[in-house]
Amino acid sequence: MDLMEQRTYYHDAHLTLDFERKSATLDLQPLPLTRKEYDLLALLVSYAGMIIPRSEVLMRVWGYGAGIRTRTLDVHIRHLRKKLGVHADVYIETVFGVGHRFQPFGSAMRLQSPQMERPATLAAMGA
Amino acid sequence: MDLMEQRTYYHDAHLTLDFERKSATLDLQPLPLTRKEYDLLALLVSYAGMIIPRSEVLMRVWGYGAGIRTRTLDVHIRHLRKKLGVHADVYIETVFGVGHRFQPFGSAMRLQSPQMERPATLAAMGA
DNA sequence: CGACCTTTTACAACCTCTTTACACCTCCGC
DNA sequence: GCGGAGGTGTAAAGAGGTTGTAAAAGGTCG
Repeated sequence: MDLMEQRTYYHDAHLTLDFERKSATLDLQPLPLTRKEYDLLALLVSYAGMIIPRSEVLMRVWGYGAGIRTRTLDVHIRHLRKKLGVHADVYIETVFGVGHRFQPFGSAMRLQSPQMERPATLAAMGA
Repeated sequence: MDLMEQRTYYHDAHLTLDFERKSATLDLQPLPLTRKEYDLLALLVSYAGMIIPRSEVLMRVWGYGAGIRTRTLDVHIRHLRKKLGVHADVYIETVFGVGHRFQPFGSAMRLQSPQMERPATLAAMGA
């Protein structure tokens, strides 16, 4: 990802991402992620708290332009959720017809890459 | 993604609308709204205190021109009232044969106005 | 080849929006 | 006041699209 060329990491109550090593830990245990899984999670985390449209993810992780119809994103989301275990529901939220949002667990700390804070409320979704 | 720096809100004793994020909260709790529900509520709120004709709503939320007969507006009003809970009667008023009016709860505060500009005067009632 | 990763496929489940149907209400002329 | 015409409240059903999920197919690399 172009945002994070430097030594930077994401850290919250359960999850840690090391953007330089492209590695992650969950509850202090190494979290084995494949290349695409890491890219996807890193992108979501880099937008933490914000909704990132499906098209944006397809563009930046897969290089797909508009109009491409694929389910591979959903499959990878599924795999990520599986690996995130019990916290999956907190972390990865689906916004129907829009995209996804990574929600930090508790107080998240990010080094480098400013961006926002405030947990946004859902924009267009029903319960 | 369009990253807008300044936010525009509506805020009163119970309800908050974030026009940037297209999200709402009711009594400090996130209020999940579908896209159409949000669009409808946002339009009503942007006319707060004024009666907005049915035809105006159909035009600006659904893109329907005059002469189109549909009940979907009523159904969405119903859904909004349901989600507004006990305050529904205060907030959304029906003016028979004309349209609806959003009535702020207590002292309302608006920072900036939402993207849709409203006319200075009330529109004459539609057909 | 073998193990792993990625993508597609197929179907189920779900969400949102709209229409339909009927009850009730409001207005207006008589 | 009465009664009809049309507007609104409401629940339920239908249509269409989106996402969840497992399994199969295809690809990469030792």
